[in-house]
Amino acid sequence: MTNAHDEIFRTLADPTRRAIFERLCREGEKTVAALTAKAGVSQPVVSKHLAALKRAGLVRDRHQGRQTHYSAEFGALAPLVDWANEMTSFWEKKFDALEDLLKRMDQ
Amino acid sequence: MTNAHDEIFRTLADPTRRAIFERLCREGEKTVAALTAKAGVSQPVVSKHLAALKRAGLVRDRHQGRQTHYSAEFGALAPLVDWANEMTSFWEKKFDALEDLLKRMDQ
DNA sequence: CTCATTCATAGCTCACCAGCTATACGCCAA
DNA sequence: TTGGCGTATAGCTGGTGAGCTATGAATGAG
Repeated sequence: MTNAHDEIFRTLADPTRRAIFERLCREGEKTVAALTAKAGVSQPVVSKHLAALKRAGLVRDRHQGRQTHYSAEFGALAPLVDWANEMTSFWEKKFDALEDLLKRMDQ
Repeated sequence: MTNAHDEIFRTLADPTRRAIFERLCREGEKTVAALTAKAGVSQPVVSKHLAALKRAGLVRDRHQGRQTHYSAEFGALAPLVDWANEMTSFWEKKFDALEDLLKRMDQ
């Protein structure tokens, strides 16, 4: 398999989309109109980005009358953090191995 | 400004490129030829991806004779982790606020 | 019912980029 | 120097996707 992280990375790679996600994280639930007001792009584009974020599991939507409220999905970034920590841990293991080697050379 | 995270996200969004970075993290320093052998794409493509990773500060290169050795750059993922933790912290603050609200309602 | 409002979808265009092949560049060996 | 090897660059092509406008669908107001 290509990693499950694939969709998360690809979804967050677009600046406009990531900015929308950031706003939802910082300011909580927002309607499409509210997001569009400061997104710098047209409403259909915002809707498209929100659909992409939803597909990636990064946001959830709640319908109320004519409006759709979007909010950030808690824990959605966990896989990303886990992956980054895993990558970093490999470096640390290498440094540990180097340390061991140096210790053995000291003896 | 568009965030500094922009280049990191964009660079890691491509599966082939991210796979190359992962290998460098897991297995340490590798030559272009060694990376190409298992990358599933041609050597020029691998070189191009490595150049992109270098531009993003994710890898470093070391020239030795005809070969170029690439390795993952320690700490390169820190901004990404910081960003994710920041986003997550907003959720937690909201939960704290909700807790406070519920406490006040109890009184 | 009729109209306005809010959002989603359709359909298009344009720019970007991942992939390729061909080739240039740099370095070692003979 | 000549040739072969490892890597980088040039130049092209196809596919993907972000943006737009126009329009459809659903709901609330009057």
